[in-house]
Order: sequence, then structure tokens, then C-alpha cells
Amino acid sequence: MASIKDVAKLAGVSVATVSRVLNNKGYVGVDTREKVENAIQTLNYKPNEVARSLFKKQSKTIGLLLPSIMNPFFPELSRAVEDVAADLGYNVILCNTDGNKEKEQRYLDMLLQKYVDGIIFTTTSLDPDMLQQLQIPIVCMDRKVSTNITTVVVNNKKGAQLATQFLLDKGCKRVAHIRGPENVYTAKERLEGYLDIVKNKEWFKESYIVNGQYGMEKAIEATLELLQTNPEIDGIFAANDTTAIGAMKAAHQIGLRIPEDISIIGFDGIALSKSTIPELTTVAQPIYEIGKKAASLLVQLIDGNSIQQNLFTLDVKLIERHST
Amino acid sequence: MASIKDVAKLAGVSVATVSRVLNNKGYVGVDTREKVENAIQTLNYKPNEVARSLFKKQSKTIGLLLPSIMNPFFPELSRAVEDVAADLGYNVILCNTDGNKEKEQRYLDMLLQKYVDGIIFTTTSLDPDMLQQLQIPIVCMDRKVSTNITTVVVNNKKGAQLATQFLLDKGCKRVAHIRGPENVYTAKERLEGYLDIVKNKEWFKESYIVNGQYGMEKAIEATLELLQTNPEIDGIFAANDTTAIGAMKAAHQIGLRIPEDISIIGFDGIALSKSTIPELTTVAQPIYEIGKKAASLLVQLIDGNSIQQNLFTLDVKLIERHST
DNA sequence: TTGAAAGCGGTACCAC
DNA sequence: GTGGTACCGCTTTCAA
Repeated sequence: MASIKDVAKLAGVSVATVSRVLNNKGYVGVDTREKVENAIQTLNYKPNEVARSLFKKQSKTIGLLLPSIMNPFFPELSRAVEDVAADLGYNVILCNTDGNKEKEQRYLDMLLQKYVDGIIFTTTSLDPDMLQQLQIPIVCMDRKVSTNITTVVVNNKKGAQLATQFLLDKGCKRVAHIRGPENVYTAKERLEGYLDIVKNKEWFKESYIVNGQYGMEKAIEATLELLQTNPEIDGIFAANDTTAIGAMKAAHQIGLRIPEDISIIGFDGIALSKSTIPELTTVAQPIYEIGKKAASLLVQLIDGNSIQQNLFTLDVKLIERHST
Repeated sequence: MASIKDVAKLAGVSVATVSRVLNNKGYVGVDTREKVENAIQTLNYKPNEVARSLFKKQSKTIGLLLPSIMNPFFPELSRAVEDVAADLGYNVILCNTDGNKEKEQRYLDMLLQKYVDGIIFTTTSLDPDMLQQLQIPIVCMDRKVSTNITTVVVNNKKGAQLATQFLLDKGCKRVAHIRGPENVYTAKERLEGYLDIVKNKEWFKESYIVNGQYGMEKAIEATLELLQTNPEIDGIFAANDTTAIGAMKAAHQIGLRIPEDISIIGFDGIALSKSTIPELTTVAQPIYEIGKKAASLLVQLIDGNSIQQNLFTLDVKLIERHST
């Protein structure tokens, strides 16, 4: 690969001059500029980004840490981040952490050593204080980590209220909730939203809440148990779409028709929710928008712009389909 | 961030010595080594990968080019690649090309400028000759691009035969095929496999083949048309799982029961295929294995090991579930 | 308007 | 065993 020296030699100028035309910075005579540009053309010269990074201490690269790209929530999010990044000339390094603290730390170290310009975290288990101390822009998504870190989330509680109320409005008499993992922020918020609506109903019982762990298999088990204990249930608010699909499978297994015998609503609005029969009614997050917003904010931070606001809460939207 | 000079100063040695202990290369006295290691500890020094890259002309980073991470086939593939890469100390840069030649070229240039050590392509539309000329290890997945490029694929034709024959064995009398896009390698191969089985059957008609373009919406349309024209059809081999789900939806729409009235089999074995009701019978590709193999091969190439064989064809496996 | 040269943070060759 | 130093490719003062 041709280097800046080759270009300089061919054009009969110094590397400094070449650098100037490359970066459109400083004075360059018109004819000199042309000579240099010709040389660049004929050599098909592309500046070496590594050398640039070394000098500038920035790499036009950002890191994206997420639990796993196989979790159906993250492909769209990643795509949004990558789209924005690519548009602005950044590359993104993908890191699957499995929510594992050691892996997060390891990736973080690697990224720092590579001088990435910024990092987007989803649901980190790393110490927020440590994160802030890092001399590098950081944006979090999906979960509030610290009020001092720029964060993009959705209104989970409101979404949960929406979902629960919707079921009631649709005529459901007994609405249950399949919650997500105990230690997960979004799961807690959604549970709260559900409780806001039902806790004062005379029919409400603690056993209307079971734990599906955000997973399909677990959700099937949980739903089976739920419906066995409480056969009167005619509506289920599942904490995410995967859980909802598990619930649908369980209902189907015991001969319940959806939505005739039981209504099911999910949360997230992942692509999967349009693939089921019947299609799943769900509280959709603006997934792409979240990723886009996070990436835009990160680049702003990288560019040295300060951001007035630290928390961005996007709105969810109930999409009615055929499972309710 | 501390640099090698800081370490050298603190340890009272030269940078050369520090470099030696860092890389475990060359002679270093035991006590000197200890002094250096202490200095590294106290400064929490981590070598700057950018500087290393500049000198070594390699970056411990690989590029992964795929159509879109939102296509449900790719998250698992990416995960496999990233797992192997991380294990071996590499980071992976994710690039969504949309199968667009210009984007592929643009990403390729960026990656080259960043001195990535190797690139994994899926289904590139770039010129194979150009690709080989690149002085960088390359591995292709999913589609054969050139016999001179290391490639990992599955036996699509055999899988298609398997699927078609399976439907026949299950008692289907008229088996149709919803093919993928005209210009896609895997779609062509799967169509061929289907034809191998049915072309000599007396009942076979050209109109038993419709195009679903590998997408759900298109597949619904195509299936509707197919079943309208040929109501006698009692088995469908869909070119991929997404198509199969579209077919299921279409069948459901016109009141056909699956599998009682019509059997449907897919191809790929993506996670989605386990989420439907009924669960989809499919010819599963060893998706994770493909990614793993490709990444391992790439690293071998990067390490300068030559690979005897250029084409690796992995086996598919029919997974019987409840749609047949 | 242009060029020489110092550095960015490492590695590796060559002396001692 | 250890240190001095040229060099990787580029940017940016500082002089001319």
C-alpha cells in the first residue's frame, strides 16, 4: 500500500504538503494541490488510519457492548447504531458480554487499548463510578445506570400500564403478569406498571404474577403453572415478546384459543412478534430510534459537545394485532 | 494513560527492556523483570494497541461483512465469529452491507485502512478477482464466490432433496416449492435439489414453483397465489424459514390446517423456527458451526498457515417438528 | 506557500 | 542482559 511518502515523492513535494491537501488544512497553492491530487489518484492512495489514530489519539471506531446479538432485541438496535456510525465515518466493534462482569471488563480494556472514541453499553453490570472515571464518552441504553451517564431508555412503567389497561378495556376480567428476571431493571419497571393498574382490584392475587425470566422455555413453564393454579385468567401481560410467545405456546398446549379464550400482550415489538399466528399484540419500543439516538448522542459527546440532558426517555406505542 | 516510557522511567530501565518483558522475548534478568512488572502494576499500564498496530501492520481486529444483522440468519453466525475471535484476542468490526456493492466496497476500504488482519464475507457481490488481489486473508461463508477463496458453505442441494423427499415420505402427494431470489446462490441450489426429486414425477408442474424472495410478505403472496392456482397441493418446501413462516400464515389465512391439510418444511433452522405454532420442521444448517469454522480458518490464514482445502461443505440436518 | 523535523507509543536491530 | 535508536505513517509546529 502506498504511503504518504510515495505520494510526496511522485508529486515532488514534501509529506507536510500532502498532509495539508489530505486534510484541507493550511495553505496550499492551487497547482501544488493539483499535483498532489493527481499523485493520490494514480497511486490510489488511502491514508493509513492507524497512523492517524496514533497521532490523534482517536480511531473513528466505537465499541458496542451488549449481552448477546442472538437476543432478538439487539439486532435492530445494533443495526441502528451501525447505520448512524457508518454515516458519520465510524466503525463499530461488536462485543457480546452475556451480561457477564468479567467479559465486560475484558472488552472494555481491549477497547480502551484500541483507542476507541466512545462506547455504547446496554445493561452493564460494571461499576457506574468506574465508568465515569474513564476518560472516554459513554452512552447507556435500555437501563438507567447512573444519572451522570448519558442514557437512552423507554418508559417501561407507562408501557406496562398501557398494556394492562388495554387488556382490561378489551374485556379481560382477570389479568396476570409473567414477569422478567428479578435483577433486571426493565423487568422491575414493567412489573410496577402492571401493579399500578391491578393492585387495587378486588380480584387481584399475588399468584397472578409468575416469573418467565425473559425466556421462552421458562415462560412456557410459568404459564402452565399460572393457568393451572388460576384457570379463571383470561388475559396475560408478558414482560417481553419472547415471554409472550412462550405464553401463547403454553395456552395452545392446554387447548386455549387466542384471543377467544385468553388474550396475550407482549412488550418490545421485536420482529418476531409479527411472525406468530396469531400476530402478537405488543407494546413496541422504538428500537431503531433508541439505537439511533444513542449513537447520535455518543458522536456528539465525541465531538466535544456537551449534552444538557442526561436521560432520554422515549415513548412506547401499543400495537394492536390479533392476540388480544 | 501511562506509556511505555513511564514504565521504563519508573522501573529505571530502557523502553527496550520493558518491551522485552511485555512480549516475553529476548533476555531479561530476573530482578530486572520483577522491577518492570512492578512498575507495570503500579501504573496499571496497558500497551497501546494502536502503536503496536502501526509497527506490526496488524491490528488484532477482523471485519465481518454481512447483508444485515437484522436478517435472522446472521445473529447466530456473528455470535460464533465473535466468540472465536474474542477467544483468540481479536475484535470484530460489524458491517451491514445490504448486499449493496457500493457499501461493500466502502467498508472494505475502511477496513483496509484500519489494517484489519482479515475479513469474513457473506455473500459478497464484489469481484472475486479483486478480492484475491487484496493482500489480506479472506474467508467467505454461505455462498461460493471463487474456488481460490477459502469458503464455508452447507450442502444446499442435498438439504433440499432431503426436505422434498421427507414430505413425500410423510405422505404428501403434491409438493410445491417457494423459491428464493433468482440471483441468489443458495436459492438456486435449493431449487435444484427440489427439482432433482420432483421433475420426473407425473404430477409435477412448473406452476408448483413460485418465488417468495426469501421474505415473509412476499412468501405470503406467493403462497396464496400458489394455493389458489393449485389447490391440490398438500406439501410445501420453503426455501428458508422466513418463507416457511409466510407460507404458514397464508395457509392459515385460507383455513388450511397445518399439518393436517398441508405440510410445510423450511430451511436454515433459525431460532424463529422454534417459536411458531406449530413448530416448524426444517432443514437446519449448523449456523454456529459455520461461523466458528470460518473464524478459525481466518485466524489460521492470518497466522500464516496455509490451508490445504479451499471449500468446506458442512452438513445440514433435518429436524422434524410439528408442521409436517 | 512550502519543507524540515519532532513526535504519537511501540518494536526490533545492533552495540556494548 | 541491557540500552540506544531507527522506524511504522501521519500530523503539526516552526522556519524559511
